[in-house]
Amino acid sequence: MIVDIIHDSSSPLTAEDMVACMKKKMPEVDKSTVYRTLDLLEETGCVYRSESDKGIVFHHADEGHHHHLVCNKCGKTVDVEEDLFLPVEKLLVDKYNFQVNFQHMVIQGLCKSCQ
Amino acid sequence: MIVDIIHDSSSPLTAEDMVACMKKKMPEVDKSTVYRTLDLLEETGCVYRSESDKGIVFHHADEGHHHHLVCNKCGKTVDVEEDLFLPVEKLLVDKYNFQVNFQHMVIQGLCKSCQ
DNA sequence: ATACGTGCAAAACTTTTGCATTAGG
DNA sequence: CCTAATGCAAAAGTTTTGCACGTAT
Repeated sequence: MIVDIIHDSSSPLTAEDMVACMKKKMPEVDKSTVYRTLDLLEETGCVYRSESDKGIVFHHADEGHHHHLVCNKCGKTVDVEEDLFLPVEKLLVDKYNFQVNFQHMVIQGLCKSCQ
Repeated sequence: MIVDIIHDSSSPLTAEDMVACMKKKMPEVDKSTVYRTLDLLEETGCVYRSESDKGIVFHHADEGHHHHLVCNKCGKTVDVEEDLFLPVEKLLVDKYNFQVNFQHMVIQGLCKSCQ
């Protein structure tokens, strides 16, 4: 059900958001269960945790879509191909000898209709 | 003095880190003062707040250095030119009609000697 | 006198943990 | 039975707020 919530949401949700969603759908579910389930889902690779303006947010772990554009106005999200940052990663290695892996980035910005 | 701490630190610090540093240098300073000062410094543009693995961290706002590479092993940081993400920003506009501004990114990775 | 910055304490908010209960194998 | 998941309550950790006091203008 948590996975459903993540899938249904148009934007990445924080743990607190999840708890609130859960309360609506199943009032008897406790927040500790939500937190524990999120940990579990993350361990098993079903969801990803990453940082955004809202704090720590969770995403589904569908194949082939590994970054998320989030519109700061309407909240709409778009999935983006994983290799978006490859050029940047290469530059950082070449110029700074610095090894980076951009994964599941939450990228805040403005979508076409909100600009 | 908070600005000094930020400058002196080899890696971005969380608010709690600051409080701890402060306690060492001036034990009588209260955490609320640290939090309030950080808010103030951010409003006046002296420091920046951004997200990293550690949570919310603060940086100095020197001109010309706008992203930070942080080594996950040794904690060393390197400042990176602001336009690092320009190609990515352009791609996101062209391909997704999505307007993004990467600012003061904290980029986690491994430095040369820790790889 | 007044306005401001501070320390202190308490509150608020988020996340984690311990424990007793329950449901399923 | 026995294991594992749950609800509940309390604890822990982080950040914010109210208030009274002192200092400098």
